[in-house]
Amino acid sequence: MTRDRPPQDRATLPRRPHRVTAADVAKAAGVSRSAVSRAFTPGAYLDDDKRQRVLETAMDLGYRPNALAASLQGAATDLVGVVIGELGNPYDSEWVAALVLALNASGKWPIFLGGPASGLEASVTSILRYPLDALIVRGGSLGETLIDNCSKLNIPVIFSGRVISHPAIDCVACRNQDGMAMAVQLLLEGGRRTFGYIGGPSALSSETERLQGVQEKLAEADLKLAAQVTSDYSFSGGRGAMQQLLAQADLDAVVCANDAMALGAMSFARSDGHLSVPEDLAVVGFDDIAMASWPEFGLTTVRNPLDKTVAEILRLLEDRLATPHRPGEVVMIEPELIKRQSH
Amino acid sequence: MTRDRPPQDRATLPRRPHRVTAADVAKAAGVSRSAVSRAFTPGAYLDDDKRQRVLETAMDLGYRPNALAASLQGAATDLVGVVIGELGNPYDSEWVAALVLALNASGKWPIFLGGPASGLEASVTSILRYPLDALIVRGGSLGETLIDNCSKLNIPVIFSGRVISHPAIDCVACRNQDGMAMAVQLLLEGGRRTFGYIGGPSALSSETERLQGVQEKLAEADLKLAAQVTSDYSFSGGRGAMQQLLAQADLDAVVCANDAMALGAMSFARSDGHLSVPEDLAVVGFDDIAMASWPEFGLTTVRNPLDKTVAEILRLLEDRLATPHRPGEVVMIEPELIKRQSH
DNA sequence: CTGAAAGCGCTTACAG
DNA sequence: CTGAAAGCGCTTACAG
Repeated sequence: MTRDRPPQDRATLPRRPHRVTAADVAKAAGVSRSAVSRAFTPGAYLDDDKRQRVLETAMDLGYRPNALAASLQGAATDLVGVVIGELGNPYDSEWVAALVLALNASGKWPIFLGGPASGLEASVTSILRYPLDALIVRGGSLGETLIDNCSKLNIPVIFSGRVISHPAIDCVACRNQDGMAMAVQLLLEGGRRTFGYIGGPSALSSETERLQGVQEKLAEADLKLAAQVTSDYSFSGGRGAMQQLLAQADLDAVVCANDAMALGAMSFARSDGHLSVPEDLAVVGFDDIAMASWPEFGLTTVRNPLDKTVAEILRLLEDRLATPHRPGEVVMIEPELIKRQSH
Repeated sequence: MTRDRPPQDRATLPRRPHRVTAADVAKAAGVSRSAVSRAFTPGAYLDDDKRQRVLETAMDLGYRPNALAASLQGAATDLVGVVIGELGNPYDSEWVAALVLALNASGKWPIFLGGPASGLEASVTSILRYPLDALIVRGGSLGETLIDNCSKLNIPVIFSGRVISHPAIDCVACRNQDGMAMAVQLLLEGGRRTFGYIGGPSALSSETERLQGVQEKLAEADLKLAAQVTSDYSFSGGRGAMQQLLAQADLDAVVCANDAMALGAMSFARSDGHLSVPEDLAVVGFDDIAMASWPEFGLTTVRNPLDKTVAEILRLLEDRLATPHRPGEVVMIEPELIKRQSH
């Protein structure tokens, strides 16, 4: 058994270096190519001794079946595209970490696409050259075109964080409006009356829903927002937004569309605004990221349950793969009020 | 031009739904398969009108060349495996976000593998069935076996955060020891004399180097660590570690192996330990994550430059792909002392 | 400029 | 149980 083959020294180097092939193993083990293939196919008929021999030779040579060649035969690729946005805030990162783990655990290999919407469009176009088992899309603004392209290629799409009204698309999203209603309710019960709001990019449906949740709950109490600012879901964005808010009105509560901005808002209110939270000002967020529970902040917030979301994404994926033509399913995740010290 | 083909209603459903193929386009456009292929190959000879016609038909049908089939011809797959660890701390997340963007920007598609070392081993085995252009490995404990497997498959490996002494492996890592020396120097200049240390998992080479940097610099001043605790690189781990440290000695400085633990340590020292930072106790970290600069913390730390690291990973990747047989390159990144308020 | 044919690495009926 | 052959979707010499 020769481990080292002579280096390929043709005039033109091959574009990709040679990879050990079933034929190589067959020759080395003195069997047919078919036998090699069967050795790696669990149910296949093959003499036990022969299988052993093939497997050992393969091990020596470092051979493993080329998954891409195999997929040409019709097997699933186990490749799943995952479109994330800019990854600008901690909740995004937590989502990514949880999803990678869950996907890996069920033998799926996620290909990540990130960046601002402009570049994403091009990235998605490129990635669709691969026969993906599915495409998972996180929130964001990618829409119609993507669905259209994927349906032509028979690549199922699963949306997370956004409800799509399409008969054949699966999605999972948080009941944003209910979540915000709970938060505002808590503040009202605490006697707060003058509300400010820090929102995220207004193009996002989650933003629209969260704002609406706030406004409707306030309307029930015959109140409306005393001041309102749009920001970018980041900590520093939250700080800047709070500065603007404080210049506009004398508030006793600020509701933020996510935790990162809420932390920034709280930070600015305390350090630059010389306000104490919650005595002078209540601050609440949305998501329940790890930092919300840090003692420095003790942020009261609305949990956007990550584990449930990821678990549902995986269930939808498996169901979709098992039954490609099933109707699209919409899964709504129930948010949960987390009371800490900031309200 | 017929857009809708009759649904495939065989008794047995195909394992993967049909994907539009070059042959489909050829038939619809009335040209040969070769012509379709050429239409998508930039330099290829093809009548302009014909190319137009093919491209339009392809657009209508939603066709794009199957990248996997193409790769059988020897083209690069543009698929890059990325082995991350547990993604437990913010620096990991920042690294992932930056790498995704950089890779996407240069037309590479990262497949992420995460989780604890045990599961990772199996994941890597699976992912090697794909003809990856390269494998990028973040820190961690995956070692010899991986390098061996990859070299047999001719898949180049690039390590980040760890120096590998192997003639054909590229790696990029921070000068951890120098970084820690700078931090300790600063504390010594500030008059600190009684040092505690909070380390990460001791199996990691970066941990060994950072600890050594601290010890050697202290030795230069005829000092040694008054107390030392090992933790897990997390915020809560840092809190717990600080609790232990305070029980062991009366410190005036705590050096932490990363920022997340430093923030936790600072948090515990202030809230539970009733110490003020930096008056009673100096705290420094390593990495310079986003939260280190938040006003609540103002953490003095050693920047582990992310942009440079990622840029070097990409350069190494491109050089390796262009010159597969070049000798392995080791790139050392210079850390940078970031002075804030905690020292 | 163009089509028919070979071949990439694999799996899977097919015929022993 | 097993090997030779066909075929997955593509690209690229080859021969017009």
